[in-house]
Amino acid sequence: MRKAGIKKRPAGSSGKAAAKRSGGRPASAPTRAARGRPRKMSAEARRQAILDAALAIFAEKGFEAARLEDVAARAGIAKGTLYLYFRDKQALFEELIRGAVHPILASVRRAADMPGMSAGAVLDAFFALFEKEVLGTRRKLLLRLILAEGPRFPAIAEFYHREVVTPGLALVRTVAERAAAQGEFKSDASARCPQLVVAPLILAVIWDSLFSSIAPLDVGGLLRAHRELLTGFASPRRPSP
Amino acid sequence: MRKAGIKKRPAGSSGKAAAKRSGGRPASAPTRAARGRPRKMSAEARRQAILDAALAIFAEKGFEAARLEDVAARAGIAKGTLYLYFRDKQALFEELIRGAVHPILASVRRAADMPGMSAGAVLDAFFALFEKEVLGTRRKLLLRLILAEGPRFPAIAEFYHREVVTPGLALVRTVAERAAAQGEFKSDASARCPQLVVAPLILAVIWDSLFSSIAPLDVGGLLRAHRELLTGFASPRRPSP
Amino acid sequence: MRKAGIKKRPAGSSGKAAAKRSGGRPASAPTRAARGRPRKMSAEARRQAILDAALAIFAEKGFEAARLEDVAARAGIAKGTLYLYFRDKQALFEELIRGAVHPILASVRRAADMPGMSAGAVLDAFFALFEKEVLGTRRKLLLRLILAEGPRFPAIAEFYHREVVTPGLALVRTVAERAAAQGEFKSDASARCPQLVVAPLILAVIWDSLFSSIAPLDVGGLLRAHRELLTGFASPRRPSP
Amino acid sequence: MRKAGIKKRPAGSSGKAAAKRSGGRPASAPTRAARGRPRKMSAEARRQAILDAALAIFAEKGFEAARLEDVAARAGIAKGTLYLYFRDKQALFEELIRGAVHPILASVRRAADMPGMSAGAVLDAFFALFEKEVLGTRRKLLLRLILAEGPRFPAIAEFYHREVVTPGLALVRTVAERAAAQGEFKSDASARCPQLVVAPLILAVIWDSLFSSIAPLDVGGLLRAHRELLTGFASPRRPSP
DNA sequence: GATGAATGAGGATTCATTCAT
DNA sequence: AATGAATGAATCCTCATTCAT
Repeated sequence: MRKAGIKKRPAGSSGKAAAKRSGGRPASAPTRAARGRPRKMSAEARRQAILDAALAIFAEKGFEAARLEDVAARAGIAKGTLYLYFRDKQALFEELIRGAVHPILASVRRAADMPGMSAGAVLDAFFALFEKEVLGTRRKLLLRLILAEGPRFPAIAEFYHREVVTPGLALVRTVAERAAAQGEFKSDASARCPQLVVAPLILAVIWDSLFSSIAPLDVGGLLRAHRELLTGFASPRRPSP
Repeated sequence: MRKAGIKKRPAGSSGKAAAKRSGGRPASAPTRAARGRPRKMSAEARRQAILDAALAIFAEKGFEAARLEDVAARAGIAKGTLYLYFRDKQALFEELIRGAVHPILASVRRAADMPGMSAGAVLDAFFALFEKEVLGTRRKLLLRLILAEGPRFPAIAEFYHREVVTPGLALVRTVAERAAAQGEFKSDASARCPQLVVAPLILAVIWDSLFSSIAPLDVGGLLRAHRELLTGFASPRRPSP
Repeated sequence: MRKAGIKKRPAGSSGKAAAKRSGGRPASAPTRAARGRPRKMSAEARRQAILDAALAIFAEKGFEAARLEDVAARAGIAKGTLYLYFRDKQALFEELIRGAVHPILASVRRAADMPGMSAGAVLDAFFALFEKEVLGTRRKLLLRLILAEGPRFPAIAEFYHREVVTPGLALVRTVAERAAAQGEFKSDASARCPQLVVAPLILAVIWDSLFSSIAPLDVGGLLRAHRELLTGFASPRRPSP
Repeated sequence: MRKAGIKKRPAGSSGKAAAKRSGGRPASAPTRAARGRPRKMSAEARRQAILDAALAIFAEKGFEAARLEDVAARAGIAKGTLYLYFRDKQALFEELIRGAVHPILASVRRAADMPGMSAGAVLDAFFALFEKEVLGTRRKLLLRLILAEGPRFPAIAEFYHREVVTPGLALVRTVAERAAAQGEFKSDASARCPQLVVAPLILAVIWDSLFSSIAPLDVGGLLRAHRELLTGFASPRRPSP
């Protein structure tokens, strides 16, 4: 709406305080994660607080719609302070992604080091890790952010491909090739196309972001069934917890 | 010129007679608007031109960053004309999605009507359709848009779930159940989790949007391998074209 | 509001028809005064229909906020047709005022011709006329429009002053002077300041426009009391009708 | 510059360190905003400067035609700064009215406290106050604004009626009743209709706004004559200054 | 004459970014 | 270092006006 017209206003409003933002404050409200702390905080801790807040806001709104004021409010700092830590909005976004990718990367590398495990055991570990450390945490938001905003951030996409996708798929391929060679996997399909191994994981993240409130996904069932297809055998039922 | 403002008028003026003389304007002011109606085009065609342009712009920029002026320019119309066809940016976006979903839906329904086909043949047809009609066209942009913007458009997500996801998965499940019962599929995993069948398709769309310029995906190989996992048998090699 | 954001929308909306204007249509709805007429209408009648519609819309919204589309809709014609009758918005407004002033002017002149009446009788006639022909009709809207928009239309103000105010006050002064000279009015105050005679009429119009829904004004009582002050005697109670 | 967009960045960047180098920008882009904070001014003073500017612009153009950019320019601030003090155009307008009404209200109340004065003296004081404090200042613009825009701001009209009109008329009535009872006023007309007492004041404001450049009103003479009618006696001539 | 789709200047509002304190 | 008031470019949307039919 442009023309201010003569819109009805709920009630008492205006005044400098009230003028700030009334209907809005969609995400900025002092939901701050950091407060109560008398005031001090190491630069590194503050930087992390900003990144935490940024993840929440960017994930909720997307890059464009995210307001740095909301990020600052959520991080418990002033708007200007953001610029002491990040050059601008884009830098904040990119560092958010880059920084958060390292743990994922570490997981991938860690998985690569499990030597004597059977491929099935690796799959189990991998899926469990993903379920617990990605789907079960805010990291799934990060993944979603990459999927959603990546196309407009070629640098991010390139980085993610190089740092996560390529080594991750290589690792999967190694495991799958060995399993196929040893007959543990009936087919070498997943060795030829390691993307197949992760596709349901991606789907789970997307489903969660789109439909979780409409029809939650049974991730456990999904991954169990997926494992079954990958190996070509029915997977042993896990004892229900 | 919009605002009539309170422009000074030379002198006695107005009245039907006065309305005629249009030479009265100083000829210098860039007052006139609306030059020649451009090329002829039915309202429906124009509407479609707008939707086409909107798909391109929204897909490239995302909802927030898309500028309606760009959409208008790409559609070859003036900014204001957009508003003769769509109430506002959000309506344009939602209709873009809704409208584009119908053909997809029709495809799904058509697939459901193939009666005596084996499950493998249905898979082949389905994958081929997806590869040709989605990945091979701008429709993949649509799908990406839904994945990327859906979380901030609950109505869109709900609509898509109801109109596409639910019936689509039901259809897949029906086929997979029959195939599993008849032994055509070794496992009933895909009957239990029909999402597994489509997960690689989703992945293909995402890969395309993120990494196509870095490392194009061999979609044919992916789907062939996927088919192999789903059935539990190696798929017959298609003669390489 | 600028950013289209992701505002909630009441419900089913969009589509070309719906796109037209939803929340709005404040005054444009086919409330048309003129319709059903098979189609034909003399140019003069059509011109008058436009002026009637314009009065309603301008009075309701003021000059700036009035939309010519609403005027056209109310007059039962197309937007472009307006421009066959009036050069532009301002011309329509000015002619509306000018045209509507003539009847008032005629009333004033007619009043001036009542020769042998006592001043009190002239007052009675004048007030009754004002109550019936101005306050009781849409003409009060016109007067309000002049009061409200006049400052930004010097030509209108000048015209109104010259055509209505000056002769009207001169007439009042003539009557008041005679009445004062003959002792019918105790004071010559109203002869010295004929504005005093009309002030309550103006107030009545303003009160009506501002407070009619909060606290309606007893115009009859007001004018009776006013007459009393002007003459210096209690006015005879009119038999209540 | 607002929209962070997806600007290309030279190369590896971001990080606290990177945030420092501000020379990185091509120096050509007119990117920087916010030059020197202009002259110092307390928030309250600035708020008042905005209100002052708003009064001038709104009074000159009316609500709709007033451009906030003009208000900002006149207040010596940037467009966006307005929104730090007032939620939107309507809020600015309403606060302008509300805020300005308080002094008027105070005047009314002060007048109510003059105890032993004769009604005539109260009238004199009231009229003098009005002439000096309303007609002689920008407050007359305020009053005009209420008269002109009130109909489209029911909340304003209601507020004004409740806060000013009702108590003001009650006060006038009290004085008039006492004066009528004690024979100081010949008639109780003004006690019955206290609006009569203020009608010429309203007229004076309107006359000023419409005709002041054509035919200035002799307000002193008007009020003297008005006083004469109200009391029923000739008022003593003030020594002409 | 009448129409109404199309136009595009105009203005309210937002928010990334700066900088005096 | 931290702050947050101030800035103004950017973009949505409106509507007076035109003109091909």
